[in-house]
Amino acid sequence: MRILSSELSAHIGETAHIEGWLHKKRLMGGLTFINVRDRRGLTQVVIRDKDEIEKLRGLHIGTVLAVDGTVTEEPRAPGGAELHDAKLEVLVPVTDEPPIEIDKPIQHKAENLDTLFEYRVLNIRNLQEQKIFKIRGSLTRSIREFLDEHEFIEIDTPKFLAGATEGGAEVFKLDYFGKKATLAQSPQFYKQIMVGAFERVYEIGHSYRAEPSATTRHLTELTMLDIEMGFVSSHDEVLDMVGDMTQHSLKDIYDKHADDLKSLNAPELKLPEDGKIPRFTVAQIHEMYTKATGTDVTAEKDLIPDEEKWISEHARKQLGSDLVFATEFPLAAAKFYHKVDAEKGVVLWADLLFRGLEIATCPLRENNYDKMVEQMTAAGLDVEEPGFRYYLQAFKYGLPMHGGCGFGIDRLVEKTIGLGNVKEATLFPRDINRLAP
RNA sequence: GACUCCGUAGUGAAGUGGUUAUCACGCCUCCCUGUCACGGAGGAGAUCGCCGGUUCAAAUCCGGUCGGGGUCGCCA
Repeated sequence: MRILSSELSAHIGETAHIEGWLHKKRLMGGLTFINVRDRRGLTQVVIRDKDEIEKLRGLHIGTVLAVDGTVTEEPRAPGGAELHDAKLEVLVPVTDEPPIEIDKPIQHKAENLDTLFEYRVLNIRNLQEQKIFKIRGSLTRSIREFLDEHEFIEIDTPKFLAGATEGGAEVFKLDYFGKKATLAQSPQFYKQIMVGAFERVYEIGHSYRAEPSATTRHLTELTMLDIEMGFVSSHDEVLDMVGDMTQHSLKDIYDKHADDLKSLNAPELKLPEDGKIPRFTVAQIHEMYTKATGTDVTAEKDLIPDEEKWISEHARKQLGSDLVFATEFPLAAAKFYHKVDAEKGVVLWADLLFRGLEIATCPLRENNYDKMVEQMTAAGLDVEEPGFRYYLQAFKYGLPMHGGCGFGIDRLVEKTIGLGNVKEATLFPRDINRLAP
């Protein structure tokens, strides 16, 4: 029976069988310490028998081992217990020296990220590196729990699409058995369609964008949380839900992973005491930023990156919140599917900013069929295209007022931990010049 | 796409015109009975990204090229 590293202290005095990877050797002459890594962590094994130590000669870190020994209570051992009188069996020998050291924390300096990903297969065996992805897994689990509690149905939608869909980001084009196809930039149309069935839906999946963006916040293959909610009475109702969900999952992760976040030097979490995430209109932010910095941005339709950082800094310092909404984008930024507030002359669309970075866009949708056809035609789109025809069926046969968000999971993880680049929060990032591993 | 910075052993770095290119970690050999970034002695390992130019002399200066970083732009 295999015992895991974390279970060792519960088996003091018993003989135990462990299996894992050789993680570290320390030869002290008459005795040798080795660390064996398994999915829970490390086990320290003490070897005094020269013949047993000799079994590891010429074998490198990563060698897969089985060890039988006596579990011994030992205050000097990490975890208070270790394995004595060890008999080693090499299950998979590693004879080549690994190109990187995996038992030490991996550097995440910007100029060395290329090496980090070049040797990702090995550095993901580093315990510190693994924390990032355990936190990532917990974050999405926490988000799913929240959404399930609020009666959202998890859906999966296709990533192969017929022809071009609506404009915007560049799409990846590919040959699909002789037909032209594209990769989905977002599940937006499908989640709106699904509002007509389930009212409330969400998807955590990949989206693909062929933008030639070389920044710390862009990937060509990204993980999006897409949420869509029907029968909403106002844009505020959408923002409340997204705000509650984000705060819930952040609190949850800061609670469950306190030690990991601390060892990764994550910033202290600041959320508003009354649970209300501060909201500013884009026009207000333009005005505040222009006043504070002397750089006139009032003519910009979107927020410039430095403005996002500035308003986040303002929200954290003045209002005690790492999260802030930028609402009411100017009409010039509107797309055909957006709900417009004609009186105010703005789009009912908000961005959620987290520690200086846009992590979600949360629009209210136009849900009237005739108006959609009108706005699409005005945008020069062919409503008979397969990409649009089926989409419009949902409107023709009844869609309530709805809204939701597109939420960047990679960015959320990056900013939660306080990493400098969205790729660091991604196991195998895809960007403009990386397709492997 | 624009601007800008950087390419030196397996990894991370030092070296801004002049002997045999320096250091740390890792690796190899030996020593070491409580290590946990173990310690000690010795050793191997680099055509200084590539091509061309300037110079008596180039890792170092110049041009090109390839690779990478950052900022901006683009971005459902």
